[in-house]
Parts: sequence; C-alpha cells; structure tokens
Amino acid sequence: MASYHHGSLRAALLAAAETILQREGINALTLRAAAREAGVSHTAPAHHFNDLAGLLSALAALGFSRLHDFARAEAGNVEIPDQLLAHARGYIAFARAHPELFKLMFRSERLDWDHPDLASAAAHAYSLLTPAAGERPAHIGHSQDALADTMARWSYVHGLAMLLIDGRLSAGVSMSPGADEDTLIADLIKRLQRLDGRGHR
Amino acid sequence: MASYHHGSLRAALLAAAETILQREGINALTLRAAAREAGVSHTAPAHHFNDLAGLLSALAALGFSRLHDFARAEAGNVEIPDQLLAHARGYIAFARAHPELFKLMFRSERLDWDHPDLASAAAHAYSLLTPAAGERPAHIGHSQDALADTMARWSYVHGLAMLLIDGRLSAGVSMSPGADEDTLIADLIKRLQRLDGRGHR
DNA sequence: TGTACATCAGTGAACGCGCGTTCACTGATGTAC
DNA sequence: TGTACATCAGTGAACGCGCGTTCACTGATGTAC
Repeated sequence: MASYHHGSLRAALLAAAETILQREGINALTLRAAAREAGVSHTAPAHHFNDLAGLLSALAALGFSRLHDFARAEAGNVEIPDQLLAHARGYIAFARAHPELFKLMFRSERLDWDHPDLASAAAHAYSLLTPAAGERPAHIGHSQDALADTMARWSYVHGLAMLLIDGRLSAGVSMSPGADEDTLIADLIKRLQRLDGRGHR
Repeated sequence: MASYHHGSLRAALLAAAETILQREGINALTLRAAAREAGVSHTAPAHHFNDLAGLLSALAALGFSRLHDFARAEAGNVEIPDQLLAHARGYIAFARAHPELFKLMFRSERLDWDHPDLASAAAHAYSLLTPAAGERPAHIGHSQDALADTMARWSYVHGLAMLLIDGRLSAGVSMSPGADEDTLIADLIKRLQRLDGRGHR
C-alpha cells in the first residue's frame, strides 16, 4: 500500500476531484488541485488523464452513469406506465444530491465529447427519457413524434433541475410561507406527463 | 476623442467583454482581456467594475435587459391570450442569438447577485413568464397555483433554451433527415401551454 | 472672469500567485527467453 | 527458476504564462470663492 506505485490512482484522482468540486466549486478544480487532494505529485494526473479536459470529462462520465443509476433505482418497484415519472424523480433527486457534479456535466465548453466513455454514458442516461416502444399506441408512434416527446421531456426535467439547484426558484420567486417545497416539486414533476403527444388532445 | 479621458469607458468595456465572450467563450473573459480589447490599460476596468465578478454581473444584467426586450418585441402585435407563447419564442430566440451571453447569465457562481442592477434586470425579464392577473379565471387564481405555473413555464422554456444552444438536442438525439428544425422547435414551444394549472384537466 | 484646489479617470511598472508543461529521474512491474 | 530488459507509474525541480492587485503617477474635469 505504501509502495511507490499507487495501484488505483485513477479512481483516487476522480474521487479527489469530486471532493474538490463539492467543496470549492468547478473553478477550483485543476489538475494540480486534484493531485494535491489525492496526496500525489502534481504531474501524476497527466499519466491517467491527458489534461484538465480529460479529467473533467471522466468525472462527467461518472456523473452520467450515476444519474442513470438514480433513475433506475427510483423506477425499481414502479409499474410500466409510471416509469417515466419515476425516472424524472430520479433525475431531479440526482441533481439535488450532486449539484456541482450535475452542473459540470453541462459545462459543455470544458468537456471533451469525443471521449467515448462520456458520450456513451450520457446517451445511456438519456435513453431513460425516450418513449418506450410499448408505452403509447402504435399508430401514433411515429419516430418524429417520439423525437419531439423526448425533447419536450428532457427540456422540462432538465430546466427544472437547473433552476432548482441554482436556487433561482426558491430565491427569485418568493416562496409562500406555508408552501411545502417537496410537495411543490412533486406537483411540478407530475406535469411532465402533459407534454407528450403532438396534438392538443 | 483622443483625449486622456475616454468618456464612456464603462460602455466600451462592456461591449469589449461581449465581443470576447462571443469570440473566445467565458473562460477567456478576464479583466485584462476586456481592457486589451477596449484598447486601454489593464488597470482601467477596476475603476468601473471592482473586480471580474463586477464586470460579469454588469454584462449579465445587460443580457437580462436584452432578453426582456426580445420577449417584448415578439409579443408586440399579438393578442393577450397568445402573449405567453410569444414571450417564450422571444426567450428561445434570444438564447439562440446570444448563446454565450445566455450561458453567462446562468453561471451563478461567477455572478454577484447582490448587485441591484443584476437582480432587478433578472426579475424584470422573468416577470414576463408569470401568469397575468386577468389571464385565468379568478377563482382558480390562487397565488400558490400561480407560483407553480411560473416555475413550470420557466423550467420548460429555460431547459429547452439550454439544450438547444448546447447542441445536445440536435447532436445527442439524432435528427430525422427530413425534419425541419424550426418547425420542431415551434411545436415544442406550443406545448408550453399544457403545463398550466394544478389539475389534470 | 480668474484662480486654487479637490476629485475623477486612466497609466505603466512591478509584485506574487497558481497554473500547465517539460525534463531527467527513479522505483516497481511485467515479459521474453 | 533465473536473468535481462522494456515498460509503466510516479517524482521533483524548473520554466514561462496570464492573471489580479498594488502603487505612485499624470492629465482632465468640476467646483468654491
């Protein structure tokens, strides 16, 4: 353990990076800071991640995979028609549990989307929001409609998550004193269902 | 003009900052870079904005005021019941026209929300999304419902804007070859109306 | 109308800081034979 | 089972860079009398 070689420095650096992210925010997250936090020389990270974008991208990939797990966990014991809402609850829960990590995942200018790990982890997480084949009547299941539904769902859930963790909803809009925040959020998530379908029903 | 005093350096620095933002992104926007772009010594900006957060906050305030103008312009000749959709169209149009500025406006960790200009400009812009008093029947116009409606609207429009300018919708979700992007976006904006009201109608 | 003086706006040299990167290195591990 | 050697993982000193900040300054403007 106290040997010259660390053994699992890559994982240790990712954990250190997440610690810094939570404690000091994204601007304090540098290659040198991650090395310091992991107790290792400041040139070591370059052996595992080429540069800062590599480290941030790996951390974001880890975030997307954890987002997926949150959504799946929430949908575990739920019946098929309610899975969409469960996934949305998981999405919001993840954003509130890991706000800095969530924000990093959408700082596109600092991530390298050519990293296959990142791209596939993100696609995997978002596949949970696309309408399942059996979820709606077959005759209106055109791929164009499914695409629009996916975009609408993703926009709503993502926007809600962003504004919640930015404190813009509870700060900018003055909360009524008697309002239960969790109840309000649960109500907002339920509205997600209304976005589906091209027609005005 | 070639005098020692600039005369309108504050405005010139804001314009220079916006140029840098568009050209090189938010990470390149520093006090020194703004001074360079404006052709002025690198200590000059401190006379107008205390520090970088001051400059960024002033620029964000300018962005919120422009966002408000976009939304109002779109709603100019539109009848009352359609004003909400017009405001949403303006919101999306602004985000697409000034993507970097829009992103800066939501980089909360780099802005100073204690600056009164910023807080009021943001509140002014967002007042356009809150349900107007006469917009809905009085007997269901409880303030709690109005708050939830505002949050739902804001979440959806904001999420859509964010994902659009990040290229995540057209990149992550593969666009159908024949799909007209503008038509799709117009359809998505129309769905905003369905979010209103607490009940399931 | 003039004069004195305070204030404002911008300059330019200098500083210390943390950053990423380069470089020659050292110790541990794996592999060919 | 041993030996030689290549490769891998991490070290530590040194570098140049752009940054924000401080400081003494200078030129222009406004104001009191």
